[in-house]
Amino acid sequence: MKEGPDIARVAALLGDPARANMLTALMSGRALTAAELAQEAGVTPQTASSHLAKLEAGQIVVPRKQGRHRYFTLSGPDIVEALEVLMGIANRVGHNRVRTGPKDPELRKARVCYDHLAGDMGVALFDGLAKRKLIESNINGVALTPAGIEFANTFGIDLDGLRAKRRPLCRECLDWSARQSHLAGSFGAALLERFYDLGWARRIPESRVVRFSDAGEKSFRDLINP
Amino acid sequence: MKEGPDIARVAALLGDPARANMLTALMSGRALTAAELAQEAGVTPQTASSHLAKLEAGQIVVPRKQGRHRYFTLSGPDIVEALEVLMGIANRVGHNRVRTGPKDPELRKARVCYDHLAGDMGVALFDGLAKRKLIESNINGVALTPAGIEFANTFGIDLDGLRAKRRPLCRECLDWSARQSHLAGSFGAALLERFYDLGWARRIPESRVVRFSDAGEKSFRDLINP
DNA sequence: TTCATAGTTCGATGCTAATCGAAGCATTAA
DNA sequence: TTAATGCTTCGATTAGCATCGAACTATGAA
Repeated sequence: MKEGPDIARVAALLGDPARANMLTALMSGRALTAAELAQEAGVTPQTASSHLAKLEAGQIVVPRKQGRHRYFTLSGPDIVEALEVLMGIANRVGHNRVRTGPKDPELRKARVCYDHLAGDMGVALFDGLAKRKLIESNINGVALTPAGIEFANTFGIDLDGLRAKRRPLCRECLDWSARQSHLAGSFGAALLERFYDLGWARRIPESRVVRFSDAGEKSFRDLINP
Repeated sequence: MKEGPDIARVAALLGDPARANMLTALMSGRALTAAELAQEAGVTPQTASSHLAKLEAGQIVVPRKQGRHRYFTLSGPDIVEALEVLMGIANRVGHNRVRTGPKDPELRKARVCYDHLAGDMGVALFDGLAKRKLIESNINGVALTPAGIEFANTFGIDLDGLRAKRRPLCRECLDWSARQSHLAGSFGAALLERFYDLGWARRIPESRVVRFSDAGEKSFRDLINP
C-alpha cells in the first residue's frame, strides 16, 4: 500500500467500456436517465444500474431524482477534463472505434459537447482561429496567441474572469463526427456562450443541436474567414 | 460498438493499482528500469514485465534499451496531464490512500523508499543539501556539486565505489506524503546506509519505518542546517 | 569459458467484476 | 385498486486478468 491519491480507483471507474460510454454520453452536458444511459452503453438496465451505483459511490456522477426517473450528470468539470484528456490520448495512440458520427445532419453540423461547440462548425471554428493565428497548437496543447488575447477582449470575452477558474483556458477535444479537433476549455465554452448572447445561435431544447440563424452563420463565417 | 476515441482502453490501462503505481513513479520525469518499477509497484518482476508490456502496447510508456537494462519513460506530456487530473479527482472525492493507525505518523516522518530515505525527513534532507549547495537540481536531474563531492568524502561515502555501479548517483524521487522530492539514486542510498552505520537511525523490521534516535535526529538536523 | 544479473515467456491459479434473468420496490396513471 | 413504468437488488454464471513459480534469453562481468 502506497500513499497519495488513489488514481487507480478513479481510472478503473472510467476504464470499463459500459461506464465509459455512459460518461461520454453525459459529456453533452444534459442530464440523462438510467434507462437512457443503459441504451447508450448497450447494456441491460440491471447492468447499467450496477455501473451507475459504482459511479455514484465514486462521486463521478451525481443523481437527481425527479418523479420516477433518476437523472445523472457528471459531478464536476474535472471529470470533463479527465475525459477530454483521455480522448486525446486515445486519439494519439490510435485507439479509435471506427464508426461514422451522428446520423442527424443537424447534429453533425453543430452541437454542444458539454458546453462548447462541436460538429463541423466546431471544427471549422478551431481551424479558422488557428489560421488567423489567434490560437496555436503544439505538443503541449493549445494556447491563445497575443493576437488571440486581443481578439477575445474585443469580442467581449472576459479572459481574466476565465483565468480565475482552475479550468484550462484552451483545450483540444476530439470530434467523433468529424474526426478532427474542436476547441474546448473555458475559452471554448465562453465563445459558444457569446454566440448565444449575440443571437447568432440558440440551443434546441431536449437535444444537443445548436441551430445558427442565417445571419448568425454568416457572422460566424466572417469570424473564421478573415 | 460506439464511435469515438476508446477512452475505456486507455483508462483501463491506468486503472490497475500496480500500473498506476508505476506511472506515478515515472511522473518524476526520470527513466526507471523494469526492476525499479516492479519495486515501486510492489510486485514481482514477472508481473511487472506483463504490466509494462501492456503499457508499452498501449503507448503509455516508451522503453529505451541501454545495456541489459530497459528504461521506461512516460510517452508524452498528455499522460502526465491525465495522471495529474486523475490525482485531482481522487483527491476531491477523498480516495486517498492514507494509512491509518499508530504507525502512520512514523511512516510519514521517515521511511525507506526502495533503499533511500523518504517522508518528511527525506524531503528535508533533499532541501537541506540543496540549500547547502551540495547538490543541484536542473532539467537533467540532480547532481553533486564539487562541494558535494568533498562533503561525501568527508562524510565517509565511497563515491568511486558508487560510480562503479551502473546506477545513477543522484535521482529525484517524488514523495507523495509530502508532495516534494527526496533524494534517491546510489548516493541517496549510501547516505541512508551511512546514517545506519553512524547509529543515527535504524530500520524497524517488517516495516518501512526508519526510526531516528534523539541524538541521531539532532545530528541529522545539524547536517542539513548549516 | 563460467557466473551473475536483467528481463521475458509460459503455465497454472485464484480472484474480481461484468453480465443478465428473475424478482422486488417505488412511483405514476387509470 | 390495478396496471404499467422506471429502477434496483439478488443470485448465478462467466470471462478476463493479475499474480507468481519456473524456465528461458540476453547482456555483461570475472
